[in-house]
Amino acid sequence: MVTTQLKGASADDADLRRADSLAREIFSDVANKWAFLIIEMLGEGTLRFSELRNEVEGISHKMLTQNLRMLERNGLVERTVHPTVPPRVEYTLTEPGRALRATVDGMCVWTHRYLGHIETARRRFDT
Amino acid sequence: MVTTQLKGASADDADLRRADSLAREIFSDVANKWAFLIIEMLGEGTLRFSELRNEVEGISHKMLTQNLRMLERNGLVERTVHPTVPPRVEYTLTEPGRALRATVDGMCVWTHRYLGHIETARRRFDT
DNA sequence: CTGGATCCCCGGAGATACTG
DNA sequence: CAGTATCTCCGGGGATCCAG
Repeated sequence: MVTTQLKGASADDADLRRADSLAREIFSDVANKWAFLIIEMLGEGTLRFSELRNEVEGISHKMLTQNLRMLERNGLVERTVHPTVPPRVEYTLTEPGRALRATVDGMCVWTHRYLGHIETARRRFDT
Repeated sequence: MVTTQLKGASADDADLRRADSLAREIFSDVANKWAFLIIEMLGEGTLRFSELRNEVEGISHKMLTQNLRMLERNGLVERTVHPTVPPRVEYTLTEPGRALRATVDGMCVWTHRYLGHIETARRRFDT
């Protein structure tokens, strides 16, 4: 990632570049509002697709599946299918997912803390 | 925001809904990869437009100005213009901005910590 | 150097319909 | 219910040019 400056040890800096680009890729995937909201909603629990659809305000069917796939692919959520009929699919955060949730929580707290600041900053700016 | 459930005290829940929608709006603005990268690069210091352009790998002229405006509007960065010629414009994080940087940092740490997990998760998924 | 404005195009994202 | 596929459309975002 951006903070990977290790000039001296050029053991194999092709590897470093690879890790860097992978990191940026992950960043692009995950630093997105829907992913954050999904992670936040999942929290410690387990939710079904339709529950997520309801809880994550304003997300479309497509965006939800898309982001869930992405999160699953990156190993942040686990998807368990109950072979019943009608099917029941549940999503849970994995350990990496829960770890990330800590920082997402941080952002939620931050948002609430600075709502006022931001609102006034906006008013000042919009003139 | 999503976590604002205060059922009992309905002093004025129109206000609550307003705060909620504002929070979601802020979330949509800020939870975006470019904003995060800019905040990360600014860190404790001060950077000029062109420096940011170089440091934030792959960002276009347009995206940079756009995000800087957005961050300025929300009061996360301060923009100081030195009336020299050629002009010199510097960007710094405000206090809210620095506060948010903590969580962005958290995400960077997280990324490095789980690079391995994620890489293997991807390989398993892509089959 | 900073940053608006304009043009243009590709792909993100919604709506709909269909399978298991 | 969960998920994929197809079509469509609008706007995000790049490239370029101009101004202060």
